[in-house]
Amino acid sequence: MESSGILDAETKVHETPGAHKDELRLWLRLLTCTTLIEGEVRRRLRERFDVTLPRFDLMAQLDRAEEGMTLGELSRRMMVTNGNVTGLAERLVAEGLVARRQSASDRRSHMVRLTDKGRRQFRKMAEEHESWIADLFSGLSQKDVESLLTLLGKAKASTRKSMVAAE
Amino acid sequence: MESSGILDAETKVHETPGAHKDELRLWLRLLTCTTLIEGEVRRRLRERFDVTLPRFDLMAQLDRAEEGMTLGELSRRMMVTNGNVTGLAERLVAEGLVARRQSASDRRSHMVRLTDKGRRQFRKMAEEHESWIADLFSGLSQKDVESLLTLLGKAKASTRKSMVAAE
DNA sequence: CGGAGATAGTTTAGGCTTAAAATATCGATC
DNA sequence: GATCGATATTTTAAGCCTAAACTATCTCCG
Repeated sequence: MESSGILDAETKVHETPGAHKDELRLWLRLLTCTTLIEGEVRRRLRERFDVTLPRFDLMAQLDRAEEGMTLGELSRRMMVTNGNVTGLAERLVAEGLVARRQSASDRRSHMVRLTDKGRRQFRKMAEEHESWIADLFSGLSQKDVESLLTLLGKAKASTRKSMVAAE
Repeated sequence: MESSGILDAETKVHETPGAHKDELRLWLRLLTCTTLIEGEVRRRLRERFDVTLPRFDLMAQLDRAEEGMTLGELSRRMMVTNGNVTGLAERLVAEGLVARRQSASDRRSHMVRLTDKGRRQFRKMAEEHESWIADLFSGLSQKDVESLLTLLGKAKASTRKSMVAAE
């Protein structure tokens, strides 16, 4: 069954007239890598901890902020919409992993932070998570990793610049 | 970290926590890049063509296959579940962009392919799409693009290997 | 033939995600 | 102090996505 090789999104990029075929291939490859890893992480989080990736991500943001942060800041950091964070936070509060309180100074604003239970649970998950990622990248040399960090940093800057310019 | 003692398979897997920060940073940066680009592409597809990214992706797969392909092959290539493709294809058929017919030789199997309208529409979108991607990566040199293609290819292989090994 | 297991696709239940509209509050200005 | 635009969050409607259970069909092998 496996004789025909692996199929994925970037199989057979169409031969298009134009000078930008490599950029398109790069985008597809980037997407493939991310999708592969994300799927694997999602699967392991569910199996090992019965938690979803978005919930893990939200907790990861809060773990870095002792005092917690507002829902708006959370949504900016997670790069998702406000409405999305509203729902996610709601479920995590219901599970007792996140606490929420209205800001005293600005009654529109709501702070969320990890509960003790949430922090304990997150730390445990984060430790394994880190080793999964290391494992998934274990075929790369330290130099590869550093090069990728640099180049992706450049790609990120390029993307942001192009997005602002198109505004 | 790089001790002078003997390292075996166990040692490598169970290195001290915190030894893999670069890999973790790499994963987060990869995710950020993808999320940024994906969001931008999604936004432009909606604005310019009133189409969603998943529908565009499905049509992109079909555009490469003159004869169409089965729903199963589509789901493997798109790296999404079967059920997902069922729904997506359903909506595209309803829009008249995709045609679907039962395979003669295997009655479980269903082929989908682009209609003429679907192909025309996709080609128009794909042309602009390619220029968006080129634009988003315009801050990278040709050499950067090639390096990224190589390194991400390596990352992809590493990930797949690690995923199979953990099976 | 006839069953056992594999394969193709659908359905279901639940969660994630977005864009856009709505609500509430703030801060500044008149 | 009333009003107006900005900000923080929620709500809504629609679509995306997954895992798991299910149906239908195929293939193999006795």
